[in-house]
Amino acid sequence: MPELPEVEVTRRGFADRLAGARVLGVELGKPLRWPLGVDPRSLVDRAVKVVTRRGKYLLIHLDEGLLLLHLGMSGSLQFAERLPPRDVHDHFELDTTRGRLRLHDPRRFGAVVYADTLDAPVARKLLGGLGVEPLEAGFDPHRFHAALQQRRASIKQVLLAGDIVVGVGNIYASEALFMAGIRPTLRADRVSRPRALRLHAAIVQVLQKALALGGSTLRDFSSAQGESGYFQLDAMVYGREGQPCRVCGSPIKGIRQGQRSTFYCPQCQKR
DNA sequence: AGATGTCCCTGGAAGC
DNA sequence: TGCTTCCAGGGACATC
Repeated sequence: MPELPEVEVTRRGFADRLAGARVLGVELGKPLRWPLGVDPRSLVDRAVKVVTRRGKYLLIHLDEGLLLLHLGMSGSLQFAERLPPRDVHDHFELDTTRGRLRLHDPRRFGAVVYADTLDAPVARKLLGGLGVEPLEAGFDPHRFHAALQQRRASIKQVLLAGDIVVGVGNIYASEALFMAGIRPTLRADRVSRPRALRLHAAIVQVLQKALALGGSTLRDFSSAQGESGYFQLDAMVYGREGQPCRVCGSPIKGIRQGQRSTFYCPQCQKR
């Protein structure tokens, strides 16, 4: 599934080539998570200025308005001068003077939404509540600790919520907590300062590593048995219930928090 | 207002 | 073998 590092790698893969293009047309497949919010014909002739990222959203800035793209959990983007005919899972296509940008998304958790500006209600709704970018200077360890102090939910769920720091998905949350030696069920406000600083470093490290390896596909673990997605090779705890901890040998535990799977080592993450 | 639960959707795996 | 059921995921939204 596309996590922050994959979204960023995706962005880098087409941003420079798309910038400066002029829209020739828009093609829609089945409905995605939300409607586009504009008559697609009205986008014709607009120019693409730049493609940026905020959390897991890609922002295609036009000379007038912008498109917000989210890949959901099964979405991927292709950009090329020419593409094969659209299949049943290709639900959005932006035809431009520089090539075609196509969203392929079998599960349709993804979205393409138009907003007039970043201040438009729909943009504020989608982006307004997002926390800081973990790989930018604004992710300050002491402010991170202070923010955790305000929350009584479990540290895992607070990370996942994305309103303190974005980009820590279900896999990275378990991995970062393992690296920091923190039990996922611990209340966020009970994470001590030194341990919060360790968690901050772990988040940066796990995301940077994934970004560096981002050319490879991060696969859905349950469908990736036997496949060579890098995370299957590198996961310390995620998806390893019952298997020995790579550090201490204790069996990894699998639990559910807020309808989501969590993995941890009961020995290495005592509290 | 913060925390928790629900739902969206499909394909693959597991269970019968 | 073929059917049904379950599960994965992000995040907006409803509810407590």
